[in-house]
Amino acid sequence: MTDQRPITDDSAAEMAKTYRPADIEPRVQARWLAADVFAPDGVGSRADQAKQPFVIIQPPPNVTGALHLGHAARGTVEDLMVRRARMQCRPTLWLPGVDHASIAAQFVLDGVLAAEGESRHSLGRERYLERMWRFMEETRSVIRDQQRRLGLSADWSRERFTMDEESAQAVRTSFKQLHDDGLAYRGEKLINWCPGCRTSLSDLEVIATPESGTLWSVRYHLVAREDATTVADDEPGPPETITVATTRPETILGDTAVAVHPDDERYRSLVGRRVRIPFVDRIVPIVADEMVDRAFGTGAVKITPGHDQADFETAQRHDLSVLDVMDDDGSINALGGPFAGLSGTDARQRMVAQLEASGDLVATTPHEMVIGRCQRSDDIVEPRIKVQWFLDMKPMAARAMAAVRSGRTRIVPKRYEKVFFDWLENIRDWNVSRQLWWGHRIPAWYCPDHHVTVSDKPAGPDSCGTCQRPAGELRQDEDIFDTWYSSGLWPFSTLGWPEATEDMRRYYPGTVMETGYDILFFWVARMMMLGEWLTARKPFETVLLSGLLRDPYGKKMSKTRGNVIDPLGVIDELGADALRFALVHGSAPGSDQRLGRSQLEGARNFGNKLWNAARFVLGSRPEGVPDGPLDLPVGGYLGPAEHWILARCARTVEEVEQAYTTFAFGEAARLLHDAIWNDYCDWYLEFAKVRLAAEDPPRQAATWAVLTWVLDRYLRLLHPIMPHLTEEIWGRLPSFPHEGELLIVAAWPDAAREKALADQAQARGVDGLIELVSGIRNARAEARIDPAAWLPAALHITDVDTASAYHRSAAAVERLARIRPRLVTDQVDLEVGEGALTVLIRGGEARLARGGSDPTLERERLSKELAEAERMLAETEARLANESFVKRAPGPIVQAARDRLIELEARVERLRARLSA
RNA sequence: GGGCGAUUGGCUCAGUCGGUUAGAGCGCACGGUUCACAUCCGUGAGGUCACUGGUUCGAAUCCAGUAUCGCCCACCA
Repeated sequence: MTDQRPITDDSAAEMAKTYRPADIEPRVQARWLAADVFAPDGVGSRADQAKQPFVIIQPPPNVTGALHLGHAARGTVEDLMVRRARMQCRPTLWLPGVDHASIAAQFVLDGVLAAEGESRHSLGRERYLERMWRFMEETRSVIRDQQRRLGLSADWSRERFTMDEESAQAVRTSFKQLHDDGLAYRGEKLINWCPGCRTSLSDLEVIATPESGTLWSVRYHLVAREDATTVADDEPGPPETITVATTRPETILGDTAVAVHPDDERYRSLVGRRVRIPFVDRIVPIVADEMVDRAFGTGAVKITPGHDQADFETAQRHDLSVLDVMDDDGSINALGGPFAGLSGTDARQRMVAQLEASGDLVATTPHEMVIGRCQRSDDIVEPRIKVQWFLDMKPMAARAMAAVRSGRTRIVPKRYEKVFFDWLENIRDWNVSRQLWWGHRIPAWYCPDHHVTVSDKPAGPDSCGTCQRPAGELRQDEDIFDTWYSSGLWPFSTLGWPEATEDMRRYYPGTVMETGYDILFFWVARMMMLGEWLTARKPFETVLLSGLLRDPYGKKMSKTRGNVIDPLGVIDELGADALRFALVHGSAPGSDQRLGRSQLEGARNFGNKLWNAARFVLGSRPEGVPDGPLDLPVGGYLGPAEHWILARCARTVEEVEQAYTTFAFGEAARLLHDAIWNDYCDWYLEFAKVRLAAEDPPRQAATWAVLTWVLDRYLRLLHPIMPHLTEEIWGRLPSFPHEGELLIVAAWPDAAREKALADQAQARGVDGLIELVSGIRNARAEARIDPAAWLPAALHITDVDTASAYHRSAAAVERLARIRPRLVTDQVDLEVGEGALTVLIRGGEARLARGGSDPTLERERLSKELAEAERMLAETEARLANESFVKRAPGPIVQAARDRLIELEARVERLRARLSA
C-alpha cells in the first residue's frame, strides 16, 4: 500500500496561516469515516488478524445525557489506547453504546412531562413507556454526535443500547442462570426506600449524610396487668416506666419491642415485662439483647424492625413481629392510627408535642447523626420491609477477588485493589428490584399459588414451573431491574452472549476497561462478579481507573456551583485536539486533575506551534526534491544537527513508548510537548534553516528529509492524543516508502530502528553547541546588548565532538548566537577587545566583544557564576573527602564526582583569571 | 470508627531504581516587528521538596510518627 501522496509546494500554501481546528477537525473526521478504519476488520484498517485483538471497554454514557468533561476525559483516554493499538496493527474493537439509565432517564422524562402538564401517573405505564421510547429516539443521537466530535474512533456501526433486544436476552438468561444457581432469590427483607422516587435502592445509591438531629428520650409505660392484651384491658396510668431514646419518634408507631442489655443491672428486673406503645393500642415485650449499647442514651432501645436494620435483626432473634407503618410516599399509613396520612415530619412534630403534653417526653438533646439520602433525589431514604429480588453476591465476589489475587485481572493503579477487596469482602446481598417502569422487567412469573417461575424466554414461561398452570394464569413481576444489572453484563452482552458467537470468541475477554474510580463498585466490581460467574472467564484483563476532574481550585465541577467547563464549547473555540491534549496532559491514573482555562489555552498553543512548524517545513522544500516518496539519506549528507535531532527523536520514541505502555499518558503528552517544542522547534528547525539556505542541493535535500522524517515520527506518536491535527499535517507530508494513506492506520514507530539512524558522537557535539549558544545569549542579555547586534567573537573549543560539530555547523551557530567569530587554537588568542564578555562551556570558551555594554554588568555576572562554581566545587570536594563515600558508593558515581571535581576546578580557575584580568 | 490519597517556586503539576546543579507550563520581570508561529522568540528572578525522627556514604524519593487538606467505606438507636 505504498502511498502516492503528492508533495507539492501548494501543501504549505494550502495550510491556513493560522491554525483553525474548527475547520480541520470535521474534515478529518469525515475522512476517517469514509475510509472505514474504525472496525476491527475495516476496509482501511491494516490490522494484522494474527495479532491479539485490543478490546477497550468503556462505560456507556446515559442515553439522555450530554457530553460532559468527565465523558470527554474518559473518551480521550480510551480513544488514545485504541488508536495506538490500531497503529500497532492489532485488530481493535471499541464497541460504543448508551445506557438506558432507568432512574436517571425517568427523572429527565418526568421533568419534560411536567412541563407538558403530564406526569408518569397521568399517562400510565404503557403510554409512559411509549413516550420514553420516543424520547430516546430524540436524545440518543446527541451524545453519539458529541463523542464523534471529540474524535473518538469507536466502531459506530456496532453501537449498542442496554435496552435493545440482545441486552434483554442477556438479562433474562443471566437472571435465570443465577436463579438456577441459587444466587437470585425472592425474599422479604429490609430495603432502602426513596419516597421521592418511589422505589427501592441498592445500598450504593444511599448516600450517608451527616446531619444535626435531636435525640428524644421518651417514657414508655409498663403494663401493670399481666393478662392484658390491649391497652384498654390494662389499668390506666400505671406507675412503672422505662425510658427509651430515639432520633425518629415517628417510628414509635412501628415499635414491637423494647430492648435492654442482658447485663444491665438497671433493667434486669424488667426483662420479660411488657410495655405500652404510645399512640397505638399495642403491648410489646421488653427483651434482652447484646446489640444494645448500655452507655448510649438511656440504655433502653425501642425496637422498630420494619424501619431499622439493626432492629430487624434483633426482631429475628426474638421472633418479634415486623410492621411497616409507612406508605410509598413516605407518609404514615393506616397502622399509624391517629397519625395516618401525615407526612413523617408532621407526624413527628405532633407526636413530640403530645408526648411533651403528657409528660412522657423526658429529654430533648441535640445529636449529630448520619442519615441516608437518595443519590438521585436527595430525599431521606427510609428502610422498609418488602418482598423483592436479591442476589447473593458472596460466591460471585469470591471469584472476582480470586481473579485479581491471581493476577488474571489487574487494577491500575494498584492501590485500588485494597478498596476493591474491602468492598467485596464485606459485600451484602444486592437488591435488584426497582419499582420503576423504564428498564428490564424482572423475568419472574407468579401463579395464583405463589409459585415462582423464572424464564429466559422473551414471551415468558409456558406454564408454572411448579404446578404447571398455564401461562395465562401467571402474572409477571411488576418490577424492573436496577440499571446497573444490565450494565454489569455489558462486556459480554454486547458480544452476543449467551450465544457462543464469533465475537465472543475473538473479543472476549476485553483488554482494558477504562473508567473513573467513582464507579468501581457500581459497575466495575459487578461486571467482574457477573462476568466471572456467568461466563466463567474474566471480563477484561486490565481495569484502568482514572481520576475525577476538578476546577482550577480543586472543587468538584457541578452545575449548581457554576464551575463546569462545557467540552463542546471548548471544542468549538479551541478544538477537540486542544481539549484532548489538556485532558491527557494533566492526567495520572487514579488521581484527580484540575482543569481550567490556562491548561486549555496551553494545549491550543501547542497545537498552533506544531501547525506552524509543519507549515514551515512544508514551505521550505528545496528545489529539486522530487515528488513522491522520500528516502532518508544516510552518510555524509547529514550534518551534526541532523544526527542530533534523529538521536533526540529516537529517545522520544523510546520514552513515549514506555509511557504509553505503563498507562502514563500524561507523561507521554509532556514528553511530546517538550520534544516538539524544544528539540524540534527551538533548536533543530533553527539549525535546519541555515542548512536549507546554503547552496548545496544534496545537503538541502538531506536536511529537508530529516525535517520531514522527524516530524513524521512526532506526528505518529502524538496522533493518539491529537488525532485531527496530526492527521491533517501528515496528509501533506511527503511519504516514506511502505506507508499508508492515513495516519490513523500508519505504523507505530519502533525505537530500536530509530536509534540506529543517528550517530551519537555527532549528536553529543551539538549538545556542546547548544550550551555555547545558550551561554552567549545569556551573556548578551545580562550585559544588555542589543539582541540584533552582530558581535565579533573568538572561540576556543577543546571538546572533540563539539569542535567537530562546530566545524560543520558554524554558520548556524553564528546565526543563533548572533556572533561573527573566529576560531582560535589557544586561549591566549581569545582577545576580542577591551572588557570582552566571557562564556565558559564544558568543552571550551567564547569571548565576545563588549558591544558598548557596561563592564560592571559583566563583572557581576561572572562573579555570580564564580560564586556558584565555588559552592559546587566545595560540595564536591567535601563529598570526595568523605572516605565512606569513596568506599561505599558505586564506582560510576564516584568517578562522576571526580570528573566533576576536575571540571569545576578548571571552571573556577578560568573564571578567576577572567575576573582578575 | 476504619481505610486511601495529597502536601515540591505565586498557581497547576512532573520527578523512574535513593546518586552530579530538583524540572515544566501558567504567572512575573527584562529585552525583542530576524521572512513557521506575538496562540511567538530570547533572557532572568523565584524552591528550608509540610514537620519531626530514623535508615544510608548519600533522602524530595525508603521507614516511623505528627500536622493540614481531600476522598472512600461504615446498621450506635
